[in-house]
Amino acid sequence: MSLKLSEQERFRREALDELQQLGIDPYPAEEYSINTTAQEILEKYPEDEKAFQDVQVAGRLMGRRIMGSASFAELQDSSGRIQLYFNRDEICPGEDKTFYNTVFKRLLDIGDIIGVKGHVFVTKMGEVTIHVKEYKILCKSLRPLPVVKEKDGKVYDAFKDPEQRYRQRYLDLIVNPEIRDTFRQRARLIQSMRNFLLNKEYLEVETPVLQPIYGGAAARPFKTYHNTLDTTLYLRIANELYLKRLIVGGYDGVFEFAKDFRNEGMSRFHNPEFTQMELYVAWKDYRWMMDMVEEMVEKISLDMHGTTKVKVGENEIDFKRPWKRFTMYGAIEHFTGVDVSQMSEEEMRAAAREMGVETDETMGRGKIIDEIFGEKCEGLLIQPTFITDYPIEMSPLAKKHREMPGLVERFEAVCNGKEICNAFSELNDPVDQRARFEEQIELGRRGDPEAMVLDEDFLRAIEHGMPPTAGLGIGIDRLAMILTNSNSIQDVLFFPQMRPDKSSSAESETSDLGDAGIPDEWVPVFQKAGFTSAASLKDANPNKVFNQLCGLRKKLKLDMPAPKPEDVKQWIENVK
RNA sequence: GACUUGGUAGCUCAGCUGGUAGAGCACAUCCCUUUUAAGGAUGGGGUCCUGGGUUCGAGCCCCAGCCAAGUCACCA
Repeated sequence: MSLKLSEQERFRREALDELQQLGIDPYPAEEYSINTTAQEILEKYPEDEKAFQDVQVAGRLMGRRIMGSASFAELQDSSGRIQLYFNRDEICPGEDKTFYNTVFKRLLDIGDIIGVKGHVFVTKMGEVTIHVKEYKILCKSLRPLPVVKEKDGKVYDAFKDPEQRYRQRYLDLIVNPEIRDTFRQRARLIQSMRNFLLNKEYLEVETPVLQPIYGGAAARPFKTYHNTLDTTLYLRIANELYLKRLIVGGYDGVFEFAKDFRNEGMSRFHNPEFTQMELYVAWKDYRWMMDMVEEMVEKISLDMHGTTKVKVGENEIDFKRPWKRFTMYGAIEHFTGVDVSQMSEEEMRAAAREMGVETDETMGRGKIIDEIFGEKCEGLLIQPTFITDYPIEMSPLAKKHREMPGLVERFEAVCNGKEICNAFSELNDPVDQRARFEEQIELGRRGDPEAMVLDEDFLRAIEHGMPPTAGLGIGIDRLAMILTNSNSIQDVLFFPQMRPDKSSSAESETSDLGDAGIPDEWVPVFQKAGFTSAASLKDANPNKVFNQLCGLRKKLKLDMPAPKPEDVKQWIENVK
């Protein structure tokens, strides 16, 4: 038994041993069939008191109130919590009361998983409760759970430290039921979107995550290596170029829910891996795509909430069509009162300075526009809004605007002050596409780490001809944040990326104490005493160490003979 | 990457001007044979994030580091 265990963990392991000595398997192999859930009982029982007279449910024990021969407990299953009533003489009809007195009262703990059989009734306090006739241990838990209590909506001792919640999401899910709900909603979002797209008969596809050339977005990639091919591969930053190859191949509509990876900063809006749904539809343009996005997101909101109105922080966002539309120039004029559409680069730089937007020499006209928009407009757009017609410099994969030179046919939807999607009329002119890639290469040469790389095979594909196509990328995590009223992307990802936790990995490190001749069973005692390595023992006083070891042996009730003083002296000599 | 705040028992948190490490829940033992966060009594439980420094003495002050959260920068 490891000495690193806390007292409560030791008690639980002792209980586990005792259960086994009583002939009870704490981890039975056979299935435990249930015929209802906590939620179903709580919803339906009051109407139909004759129902639920023979229920079987299973879940985790979340609280107990023991009073002698009768006890109440709380069982939590995937649907919710329900109270259990245990009565000694019903659990143990015969003379032997062990299964109640010892097993239930002493050997079970909060966090254990049990199955119960019985009938439903209402207590005199008015709570729907399962009167337990039989119970079975399905899994003994060896670690204490954070105990969260609640009354009248007020939560006591809430488990809310974000670091622990994210690192040990399972605990978060156990004790904070609303978290389980958030992820159900996220699943509903994805399901709704998928159904919407499948109904339109688009093909759901899968394309490579490992790519020899990364492309389709301006971002820095993760780099990896394939042994057999002896080649560098990148984790995709987007799947755009692959999906367009499929449009070249003749499909009318393809989409993918894609995990993408970007080797960039992290924040409450950015995780290194995130999910994006990309969709490409042949014969369409960006105007058509705007209508489609509105329709789709409105539908998702209705499917999730039954309404187009969603509360997000302080705001109520309404996804009802039609959404507001601004050109990028129009948005800047609307929010700043300055019409920049006809300005030269120099005039625009001056205008930016006047608005308090910082620019530097490397920024071209397009970049300055983007900067002004980002600083002065984006954050103010709370209701879903389309921003259209972007400067060409920022969009090497979008088609030139049909009317306005210098712009491309691109839109983003902004909602709650953040971009949620990005779309364009896809560039299918291979000569123009090659020229745009070459501009990117030039940017790369000048040191832009996010400049795109030229993908010769992609160019070859569109040289064969790609139909006019509208393309869309929509950030699933961002959308999930809005639709679940979550303040951080980490709240809509089960396992957000965290820096590895050093303290936990150090625990399993092996020690070189054994090399000094210290028997295996004493190594952990040395560690407990603060001697984690042979070197740390070098200057120790043998008498003091001996006393420490004996003290720990007594304190921890170790079942092994005390070491002899000369042994301890010898071990320390060995180290020197 | 920068700045701010934080890290103390299984969980939530106190901890004064630097002077023997505290509470509630949880846990154990006993009493009570009883329900609604919490019946009573008693008790056990600590690498005060890590490493240095100042000091007679550091959870507290100083320096360095680790981890997180928030804000900013970059980005979706």
